[in-house]
Amino acid sequence: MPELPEVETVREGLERHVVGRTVASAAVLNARAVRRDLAGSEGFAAAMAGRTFLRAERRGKYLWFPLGDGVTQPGRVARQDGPPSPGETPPAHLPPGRDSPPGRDSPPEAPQEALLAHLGMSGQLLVGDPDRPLSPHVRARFTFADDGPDLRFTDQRTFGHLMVTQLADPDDHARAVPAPIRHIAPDPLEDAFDPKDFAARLARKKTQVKRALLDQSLVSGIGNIYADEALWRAKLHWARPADTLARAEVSRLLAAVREVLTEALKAGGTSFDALYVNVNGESGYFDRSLNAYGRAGEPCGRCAAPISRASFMNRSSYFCPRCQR
DNA sequence: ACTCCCCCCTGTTAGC
DNA sequence: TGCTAACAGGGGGGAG
Repeated sequence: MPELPEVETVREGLERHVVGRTVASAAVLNARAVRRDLAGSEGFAAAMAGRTFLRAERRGKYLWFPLGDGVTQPGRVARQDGPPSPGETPPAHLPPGRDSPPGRDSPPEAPQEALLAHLGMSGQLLVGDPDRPLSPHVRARFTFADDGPDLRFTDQRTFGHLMVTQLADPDDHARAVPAPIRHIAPDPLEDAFDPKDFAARLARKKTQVKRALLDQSLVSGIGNIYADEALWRAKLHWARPADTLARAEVSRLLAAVREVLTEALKAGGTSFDALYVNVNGESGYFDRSLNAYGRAGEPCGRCAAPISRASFMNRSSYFCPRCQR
């Protein structure tokens, strides 16, 4: 997991607590955390030192942070220190540079490099007092030039990773994404998501509908929990061949996906334990709203039939055997 | 070109 | 009580 709502919760936290700040030093405590960075631990740490986090972006379950060099230029990407003066409207958290300033002659200082992060199954990006004790699962640590809170990449199972990478040149109208994730499709909550394209590609899939939902190159951000929840809402069986779905069923499914992701995001994500937390270490509470996932044997909220659990890709699928034929 | 499966890890829990 | 096996929210890479 963390799936889209949890990752977005983390992104928002980092936008508030890290964007605009300049890294003093980076340390890799476990080389596996940067295994996909060809520069290795030392190269990664060197590439991060002195860089400024310019923005916090996300696609699906991936996060990235375009990097600037050195000290933030005055007037650009101004860090919002201190409380806003009374009566002043706090500036909206629009990513600088996206729709400001208009025109195509914007200064050629568009960031080319970014820190790319994936949380895997158990990754966390935690911001806190730099003097707090170092937990055994901290894989990388960043301190900042302002001596404020530090940033720690914590990951029990080490399926997550960090890397410094180039931002790929955007095609026309596309936004720049890191080169290693060009194969990741837009997620259902971003502007670039095209419902018609999704429907067309889904209809061509020679596989079960749940496998298709989990295919990050078809649609990103959905994992095992929200796939089951969306299928339950859409009253579709997880093993249904994707290419047999009627148009109306595809529409229902997409609407269900969007609903469940949006509602979970509002609740701060799903967590059953301390493994899934926001940047301050707090848990979301969407688990109270789950209708299918993890509820084997409990009554379906619609028809009261007991929820079933089936083995699926070395994991589990939870579904209502009566509502989801 | 597509689909599927294994595997990378550590920790917790269910079952014997 | 203690051991073992199953399972956990993901996805890259290679086999077929």
